[in-house]
Amino acid sequence: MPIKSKLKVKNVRTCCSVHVTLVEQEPITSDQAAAMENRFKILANETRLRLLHNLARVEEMCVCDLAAAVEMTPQAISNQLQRLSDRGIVATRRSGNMIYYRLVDQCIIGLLQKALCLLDDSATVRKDQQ
Amino acid sequence: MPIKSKLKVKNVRTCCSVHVTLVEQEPITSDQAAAMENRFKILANETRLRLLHNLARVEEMCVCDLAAAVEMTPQAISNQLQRLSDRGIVATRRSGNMIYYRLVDQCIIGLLQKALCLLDDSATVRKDQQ
DNA sequence: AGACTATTCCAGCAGTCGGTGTAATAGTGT
DNA sequence: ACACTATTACACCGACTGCTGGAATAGTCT
Repeated sequence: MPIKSKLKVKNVRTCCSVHVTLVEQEPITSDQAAAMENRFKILANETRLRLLHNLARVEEMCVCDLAAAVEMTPQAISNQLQRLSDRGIVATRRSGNMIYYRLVDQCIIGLLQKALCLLDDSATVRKDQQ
Repeated sequence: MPIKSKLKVKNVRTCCSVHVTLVEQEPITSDQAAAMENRFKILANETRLRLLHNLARVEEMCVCDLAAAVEMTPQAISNQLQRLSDRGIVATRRSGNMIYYRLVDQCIIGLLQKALCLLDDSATVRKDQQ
């Protein structure tokens, strides 16, 4: 049985002005938690977030342009892109001796988008609470 | 040509029945990225995810019950709860010599919820792409 | 007060992360 | 072949993470 059916979400107003009510029957399993940890871990890095955000704005970018965009060395960028590639979040295309990266996992962007929204009005939300 | 026209509207396939539309004008700033990193970092841990998920299901739980729920030592759990508390994600209430934790940051749960959904149908989503 | 319980504090430590610098690889152009 | 560019692989290392075990703290009960 898919997880989705176990969950009931009441009142998801928008991404940002959040009033999420979670009604869950069973605690998350250790395996599920580990899978989520991996998902969040890949997003828990400033450099990778900036790379992903850059890639979300255009079709594709080569390593050197990405490196320039975030003002870091190509080695560091390549390293991070490699990890994103390993998890199937980005894909590559070679043209000459440049390698272009593009985003292929839109769900990750969904999470990123959501986090950005939450970031924006986290202050007001926090104020509303209790 | 403004970048905006390149991104247009990317309609991400409904994950968790939430339409995410990404229309961003500028690359994320370093500060924004760092703030998001912090947000994701706190979720990038199996133990914390399980604690949060447990707390999402009930009003409140004491440390020892949480420890029992995830089958770990009270010290380890207390340690993680402390971090969640430091970031205002959970709050405490003392009753006798037990301390009850409760969830106060619903935004975090929104993210958790979304990640759980994505986890569920990540296979199908990946298949659709590209 | 003394024994007991629940929780937290703290030092220690193995494991991981994320960068640097150097070298290797792959492609281009003369 | 040679020089050159873009990217990657690798060793290194400083910082952080997350657990453990022992001790300290705070409350209960007799």
